[in-house]
Amino acid sequence: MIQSDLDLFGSQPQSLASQVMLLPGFALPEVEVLLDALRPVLRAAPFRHMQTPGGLHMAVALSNCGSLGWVSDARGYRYSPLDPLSGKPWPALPEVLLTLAARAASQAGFEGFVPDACLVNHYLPGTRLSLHQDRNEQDFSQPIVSISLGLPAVFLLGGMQRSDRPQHVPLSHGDVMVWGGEDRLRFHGVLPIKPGKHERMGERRINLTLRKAG
DNA sequence: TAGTACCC
DNA sequence: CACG
Repeated sequence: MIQSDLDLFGSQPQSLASQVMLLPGFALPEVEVLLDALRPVLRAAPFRHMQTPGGLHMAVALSNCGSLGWVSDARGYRYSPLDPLSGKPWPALPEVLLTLAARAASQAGFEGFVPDACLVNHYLPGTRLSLHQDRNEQDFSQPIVSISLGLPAVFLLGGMQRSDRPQHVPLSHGDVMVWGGEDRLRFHGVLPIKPGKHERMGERRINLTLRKAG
C-alpha cells in the first residue's frame, strides 16, 4: 500500500469510546511549526525524570509549558506554576499548540477548550508509562488533548478501574487523541516503546498532553 | 502507587 | 503494598 492510501485511510476520525476520539495525522500540517515552538520551551525547561511519591523515578522524562506544569516528588503529584528545576515559571504555551488543541477538541465535540498546561513527555525505546488516571486537574469536565510525535507507540486505553483490560491503540507521528466527558478519568498508559528510528524525530517519542489544570 | 517486586 |  502506498503512503497516500495510508493517509486517506487514516485521515478519518475514529471513535475509540463514547467520548474518546482518535484523529489520525491531525497534527501533521503543523509538525514543523510545532517543533520550532517546542525548541525554546525545552531550552528553558529541559526534560527531567521526576520522582514518584514512593521515591522512585519515572521512566518517562518530562517538561511542561503553560501557566501550570505537572510535577511529582516525594510530596505527591500536583500542578505548579513554577519549574522546580529553575524556580521560574514554566515557558508560555505556544500559540500553535493552543490553536491546534482547540481545533482538535472542537472536532471531537468539546467546544471552547482553552488549555493552561501542556505536559511534554519524552520516551526512549523501552520507555513505558504504567496505567494511571489524570486526576490532579480542577475540572474533570474539561477534556485532554494528546499529540504524538516520533516513534510509534501502543496507547493503553483502560476503563474506570485499573483491573479493566485496556484497549491497545496504535499511535503514530502526527496523531491526536481527545478524551473527555464520561471517559475523562479512564485509566491509561503506554506500552514500552519499540526500538526504532523515526525519520524526523530519531530514536524518541514525544507526547504533548494539553489540559486545563486550573 | 504516572512504581517495583513477586510472598515476607 | 497487595497482586492483576
